[in-house]
Amino acid sequence: MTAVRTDITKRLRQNGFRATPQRLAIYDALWNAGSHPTVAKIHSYATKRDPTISLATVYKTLQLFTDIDLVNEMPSIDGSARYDPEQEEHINLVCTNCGLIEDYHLEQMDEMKSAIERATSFKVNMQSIEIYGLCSKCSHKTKT
Amino acid sequence: MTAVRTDITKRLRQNGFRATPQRLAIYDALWNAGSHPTVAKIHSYATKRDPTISLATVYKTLQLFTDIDLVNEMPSIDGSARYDPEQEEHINLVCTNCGLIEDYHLEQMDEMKSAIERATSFKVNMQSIEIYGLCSKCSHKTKT
DNA sequence: ATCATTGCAAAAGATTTGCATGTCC
DNA sequence: GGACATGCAAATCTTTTGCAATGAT
Repeated sequence: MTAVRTDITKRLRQNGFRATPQRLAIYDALWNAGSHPTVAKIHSYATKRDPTISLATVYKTLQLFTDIDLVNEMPSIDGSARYDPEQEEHINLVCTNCGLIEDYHLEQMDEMKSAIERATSFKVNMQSIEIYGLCSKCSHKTKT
Repeated sequence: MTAVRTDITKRLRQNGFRATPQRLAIYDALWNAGSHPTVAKIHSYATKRDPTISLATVYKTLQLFTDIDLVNEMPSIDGSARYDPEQEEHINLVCTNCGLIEDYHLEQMDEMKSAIERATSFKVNMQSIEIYGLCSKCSHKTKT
C-alpha cells in the first residue's frame, strides 16, 4: 500500500496560502505521528522538528488543511479529534475499546454507497465512513 | 416505524440501579428532545419536567444509560456528543453541513458487516456505524 | 435507615479567539 | 513592504469530579 503524499507547498500556493515551515512540519507530522493522530500527537511530533510551534498554530493549520481537503477530520467519541491524511477512498474501523483505527479498502463499499444514495438522496462522502466495533485483540478479551 | 421504548424502570432495577425521577425524565428526553439529541438539548428538555435537574446529572445518567446499553453515544465532529436511544439495528447518515442525522435501515448492511468481519477479524457493532456526507437539502446548495 | 444518587461548584480537557509580533513572497 | 501567519494568553465549551445533602427502596 503506497500512500501518495501531496506536494503540499504547491497545494497551499494553488489555494492562495503561504507554505510556512510550520505548515510543512505539521503536514509531515500527519503522516508520521502515528496512525490517525490526535492534535496532541501531531503537536508533539511537529515540535521535535521545530520546538516553537504552538498548539494554536496546529489547530489553525489543521483547520486549514481540512478546508482545502488535505486531511479529513475524524469524528471522535472521546472528545479529541483525530486526523486522517489518506486520500484514497477507504473506511475507518474504529475500536471502541482501545481506540485503534484500521483502514479498510473494499470495492463493495461503492455498491453500498450507491444503494444508500438511491434509497435516500443523501450524498455519501466515502472519505468519512466510520464503523465502530472491536479490533481483534479487544474482541478476544473478556467484557468490561 | 414504531420504535419500541424499553420499560426503563424495570431495566434499571434489573441492573441494580434506582429508578429516580431524574433518570426517567432524562430517558424521556432522549426520545423527545429531537432526533439524536445533544446533552444540552436533553438537559434543556428534561428541565421542563423538573427544573432542578443538573447538567452533571444528565452527564452521569447518560454515562449510565450507555453502560447498560439503553442508548448509544454517537461520535461527534463538533465537540458535543449526541445520543441515540433507538435499539433497532440501523446506521446513521450524518450531514456534515447542517448536522442533520438520518436513520437508515437496510438488510444490505448485514452483508457488509459479514464481509468486513470475514476480511479483517474486526468485530463490527451495527449500532455504531456512521456515514458522513450531505443531506439532500445541503447537497443542493452551492459550496462554501 | 442505608446507601445510591443528586446538585453544586470547581476542575480538567479540548478548542477557539484576539492581538501584537514576526515572516513569507 | 505589506499582507498573511504565528505564538501567546485569555476565553469558551464540553465533560468530569468531589463532596455534602437528599431521597429511593
